[in-house]
Amino acid sequence: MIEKTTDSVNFIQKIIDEDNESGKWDNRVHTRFPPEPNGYLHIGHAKSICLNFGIADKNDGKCNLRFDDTNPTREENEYVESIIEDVNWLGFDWEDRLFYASDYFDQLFEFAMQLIKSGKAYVCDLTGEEIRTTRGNLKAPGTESPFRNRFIEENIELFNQMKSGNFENGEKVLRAKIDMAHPNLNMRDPVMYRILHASHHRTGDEWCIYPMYDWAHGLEDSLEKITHSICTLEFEDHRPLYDWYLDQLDVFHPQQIEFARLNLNFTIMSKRKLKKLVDENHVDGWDDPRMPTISGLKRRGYSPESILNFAEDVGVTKRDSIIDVVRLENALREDLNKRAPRVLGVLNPLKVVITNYPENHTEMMEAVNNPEDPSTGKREIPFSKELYIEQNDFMEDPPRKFFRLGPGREVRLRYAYYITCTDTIKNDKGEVVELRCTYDPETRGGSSPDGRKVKGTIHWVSANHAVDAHVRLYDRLFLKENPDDGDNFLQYINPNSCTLLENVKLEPSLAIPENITYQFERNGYFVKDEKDSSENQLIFNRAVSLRDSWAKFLKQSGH
RNA sequence: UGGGGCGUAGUAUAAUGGUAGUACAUCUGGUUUUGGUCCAGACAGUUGGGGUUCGACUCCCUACGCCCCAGCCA
Repeated sequence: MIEKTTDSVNFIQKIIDEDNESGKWDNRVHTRFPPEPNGYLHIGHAKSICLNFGIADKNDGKCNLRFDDTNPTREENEYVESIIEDVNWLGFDWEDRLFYASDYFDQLFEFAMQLIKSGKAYVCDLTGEEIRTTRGNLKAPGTESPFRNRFIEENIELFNQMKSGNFENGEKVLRAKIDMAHPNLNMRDPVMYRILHASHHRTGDEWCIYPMYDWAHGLEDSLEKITHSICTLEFEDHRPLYDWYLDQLDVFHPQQIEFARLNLNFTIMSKRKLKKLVDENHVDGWDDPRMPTISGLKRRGYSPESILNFAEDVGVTKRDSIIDVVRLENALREDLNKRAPRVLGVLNPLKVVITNYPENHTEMMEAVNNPEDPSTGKREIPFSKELYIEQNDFMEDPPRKFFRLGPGREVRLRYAYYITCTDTIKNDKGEVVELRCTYDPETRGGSSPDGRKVKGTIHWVSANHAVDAHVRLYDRLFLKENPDDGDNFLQYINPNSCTLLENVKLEPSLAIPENITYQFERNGYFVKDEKDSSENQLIFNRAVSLRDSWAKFLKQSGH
């Protein structure tokens, strides 16, 4: 048997290894995470954050947090704050390196002047429409702007006037003079600056011209001495332009590397569409627990560790792919299985009266806090004559293989006694609303001296001691595997993506829950909703259910 | 049919010329006071066609498929 230690590294790490070998960057690794503050961060950003900060960590390097705030019409401070909070929550540290593209506006302007002076940029009076039509198309080359050969002095004068606010939005732009017949459309005299009389969340009304992404981004990287500028695949076509700008100015020249963004099935990842869900109230806000946002996952009960593990697990390549959202859920289960305290909670209560148990008597049952981690110790749960069990742990006419409670059947109450169902009480509609059971006093703690076996173990809560709560059961937000494909993603919204249970009974230790995710035994993982819970109303969100092979069996056998 | 990328089990991801491996999913079985966890096993793959080579996922040619690009968005 050969023990394999497959320390396989992704293609970006391979590039870094090669760079370190050749001494390309003097063995320096410096990355950056450059979000635009125009929305909340989602799980796709988490992949990028883990990649950029992770690769810096692994290589003893640094990673900057930089806001790419070059478009005041879309950006807001609320987003800046949420992004800082989310990256922090994930556990990454940019130390004193929090930057903004807007910090560089002066330098960017000077660099542009430099390009103008070397005859590599010009002020163009064409309208947006005209620029589009003269750009040509995928097959045909573009045609040169009539303003392309303005004198340098005139360009300088005009560009200064653009900055001074002498023109209306759209009246003029600054363009790079490259090649209108270039096979790469991005190289056909791209716009560097546009006029935007808009107030910026950081620079206010100081500027009315704003740099375009391609012009700004490489210079931001350059000024920060970034070595590896990691971005997503759609920027591959922009790399020649990224390189062109830096070459013209002869400044520090980072290497742009592109990787495939994260896609999840049954999920949308576009910020624009997520914003639509929020704006049109299809969800409860950016941090709705059904949202794939970092803040939503947090509110749902996800741990940062599980997200980090997930990001590591899915890897980094250049292939477009769609990851099964089940893997995200599994990453959570794996983390929480190790760490979540176990508690008993009944989601859909069915009353049980133990007929041979004394009235007004309570005894404390010892329960293990986490079988995966004995160091977390034990706790005591009150037991008494009247209990609640889960409705679906009882069946009047149980099928084969059902080893829970039924008429005449015996089951074990977790950490308590064996009970046998002796009678059922029904309402007018014939539904079972209460059970009468007997208990075997010899089975305290859950095992019998005579060694007889019971197949089923079910959870319970003492009726008089129970804590009342609401629980929200979440399901996927979209019914379609790829909601993005097709006309309108809104039509694929799952109408049952959130189920509210208003009569949940919890063990007393949950009266004042900690801000952690618990395992409700045999049910799943739940966290208190800090936002919606109030002093007299406790609300828990279900992060994810436990794997349930019984439910799977039922489903496969057609209920 | 311009340019740029990508094709390995169902889904992802390794293997840089030398036994196609891993995870998740699926299916079997075992353990279990959570139908959880854990353990064991099974199923299943190099887009097609040529070529180079003792040997090809890997190199070459060719065909096919998929993704991205015609914002004064990022």
